[in-house]
Amino acid sequence: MKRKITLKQIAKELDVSVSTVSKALKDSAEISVDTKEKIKAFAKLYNYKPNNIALSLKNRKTKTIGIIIPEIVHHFFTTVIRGIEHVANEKGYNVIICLSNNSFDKEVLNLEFLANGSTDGFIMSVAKETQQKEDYHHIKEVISQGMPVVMFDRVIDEVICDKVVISDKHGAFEAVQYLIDLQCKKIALISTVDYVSVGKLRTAGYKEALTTNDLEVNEDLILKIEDVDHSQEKIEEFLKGKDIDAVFAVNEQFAVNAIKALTKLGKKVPNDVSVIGFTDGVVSKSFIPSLSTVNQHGEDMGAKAAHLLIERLESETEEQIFQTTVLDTSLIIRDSVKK
Amino acid sequence: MKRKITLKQIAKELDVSVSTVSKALKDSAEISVDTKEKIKAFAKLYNYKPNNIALSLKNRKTKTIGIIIPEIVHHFFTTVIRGIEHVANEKGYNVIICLSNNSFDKEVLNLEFLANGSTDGFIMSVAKETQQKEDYHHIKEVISQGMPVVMFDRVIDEVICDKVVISDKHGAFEAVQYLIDLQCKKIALISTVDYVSVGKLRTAGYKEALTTNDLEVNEDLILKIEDVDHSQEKIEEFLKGKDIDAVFAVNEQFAVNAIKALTKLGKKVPNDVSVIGFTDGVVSKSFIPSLSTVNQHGEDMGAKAAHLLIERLESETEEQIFQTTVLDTSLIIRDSVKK
DNA sequence: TTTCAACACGAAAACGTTATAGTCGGTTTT
DNA sequence: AAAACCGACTATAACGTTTTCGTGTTGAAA
Repeated sequence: MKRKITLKQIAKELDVSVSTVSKALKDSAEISVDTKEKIKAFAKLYNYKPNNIALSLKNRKTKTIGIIIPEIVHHFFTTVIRGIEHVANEKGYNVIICLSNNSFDKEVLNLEFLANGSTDGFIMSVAKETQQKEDYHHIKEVISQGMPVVMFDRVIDEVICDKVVISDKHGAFEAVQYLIDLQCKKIALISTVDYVSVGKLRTAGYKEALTTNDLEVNEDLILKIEDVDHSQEKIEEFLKGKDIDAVFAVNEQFAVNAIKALTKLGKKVPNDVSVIGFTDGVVSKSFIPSLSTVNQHGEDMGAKAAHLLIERLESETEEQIFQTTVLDTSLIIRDSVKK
Repeated sequence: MKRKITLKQIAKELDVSVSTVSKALKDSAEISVDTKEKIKAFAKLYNYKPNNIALSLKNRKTKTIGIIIPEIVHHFFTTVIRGIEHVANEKGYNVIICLSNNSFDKEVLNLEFLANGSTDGFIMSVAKETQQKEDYHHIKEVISQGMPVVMFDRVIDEVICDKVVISDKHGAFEAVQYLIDLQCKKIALISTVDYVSVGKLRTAGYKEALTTNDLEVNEDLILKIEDVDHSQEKIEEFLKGKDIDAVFAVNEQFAVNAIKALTKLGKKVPNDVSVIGFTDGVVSKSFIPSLSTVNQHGEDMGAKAAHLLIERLESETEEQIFQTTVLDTSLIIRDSVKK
């Protein structure tokens, strides 16, 4: 088995110096045409490709960007990855993905790994556990060491870096406003616990929509779910006997579960109760009735994040001004709301 | 902004040599306790962490494994990634993911990138376009250069390496057999075009189940879909007026679309027609009726692939015997088949 | 006093590149 | 014919590590 060939081996084989080979392959004018051709032919024959690691070390840049996300089996995150990947590749960057599995410790490890030379910068959405602990020293640390970081979706205010978020609050507002415009008066909210930043924001949007329309915020109509795995039962229990005409859920799963629970309780969606979810995933389209949702445009988000990061990587100046890009959501109305 | 500190800087600062610093940090017996403590304290203060790139170059191993998949916004692949990631991390490896977007050219680029020093080996599922072209020289090339490769799901017989597949044919067989046991006689198949290896295998399983039970294979009951994006219309058209009592679909999407089409055509699932899909995704569980499927155990698949790869990476001997692991599927019966 | 370990450290090579700065024989310039 | 130049190379340093092989200074044994 032939091992990957190096410049040194080519040089030895052709009895020239390493520098000559390097230059010849870069088509340098310093090398005679004859020699260049000879070297190129030989290199091609042995399928020479420069070693990335060596290049990275030499150039002190890896042309690689890291992604740290809490979970990969998750439609939204994969769309973001796709967006990142797309623009990264376009700009000649590769992508390395690390999963925190929503664990703080793993996030710290990932960060350390990515920051120790493996990448030029990274894009991350913080783990749930991290948001709960409110411990962001690891992120601040790498930033202070000069590693550019872009946060998306679950961002942290106290960490100073570029950020890309959607207008969670406004997206929720619009959804609830839509329900109100349909004459819904008793709108339930199914949200996550407050330390998840996006859950909190969406809850705020819900409340604002109500108060703006002079509707009372009734805490009895608000459910905050901690444990996603048992959401179905929680939601059933919550909806039982509630007199409502609409449900706004902060994610797709909760919305689907709500519809199932409602159906079980003998209520028809959308005739008796309208339902709007958040995040447009695969289920939303397929579900019957198809789900109305607030679309987060994950791919755009990833693309924007990648642009921000690469721009920072390639700008000469050490710009200390950071920006937070807020992307609009859009409301996709399907069959789960009455017309 | 303090840049990442290096051994050299520490050495200079403490007025010792680089070797001393290196040894001290590794707690070498060669260095006096005093010096070691001094150096360690300093290193800790400046949060010294060795540079991965330099280590990779020196050790000629990156402790990184690559993954090349056709698509990331895809439940099955993400479960595989999760499985890979899990065992990789356990064994001290990191994971770098490249997407081919089902494009041959991009797959070639990914392969080149990963093979040029960035990873110690990789795990891949080939792009649709590659299977169509039947051009596998790029994969053979890297293998011949000594890069360990493990293929999963969409594997190529003529490429010699370790492989992990599920028993596609047998999984399909079991599903169809189940339908036959329910007294279904007119079972339609919704598959992909034949060059997609798994589609072909599942089709074979379908046919075998029929013939084993002395049922005739009726090509009129078989639909092969090329363009996934317009599958809904294709399926509707196909099912229109067909006299069938069951549908077996080779993926989740097709199964869901089939149910929708059937409903549209006035047939009840599961009372009039039973439906079984392939691949247990998010939609299967949520859908109403919930979908019976052949579960592919993606996470196990990823875990197995990672084990195979790492084992090869860490074995001294250049074992030339490759293995193909066949994982069992399991049939998950939910509401889309009559009881 | 000489010899020899033991100790504590440093120098240098190596991993694979690229860029800068030589080198050397030959040709042009004046 | 000496000075300058040019073409075609080579040597070397550098990126950040680790590791092997020194090496100079002790203190003790002979």
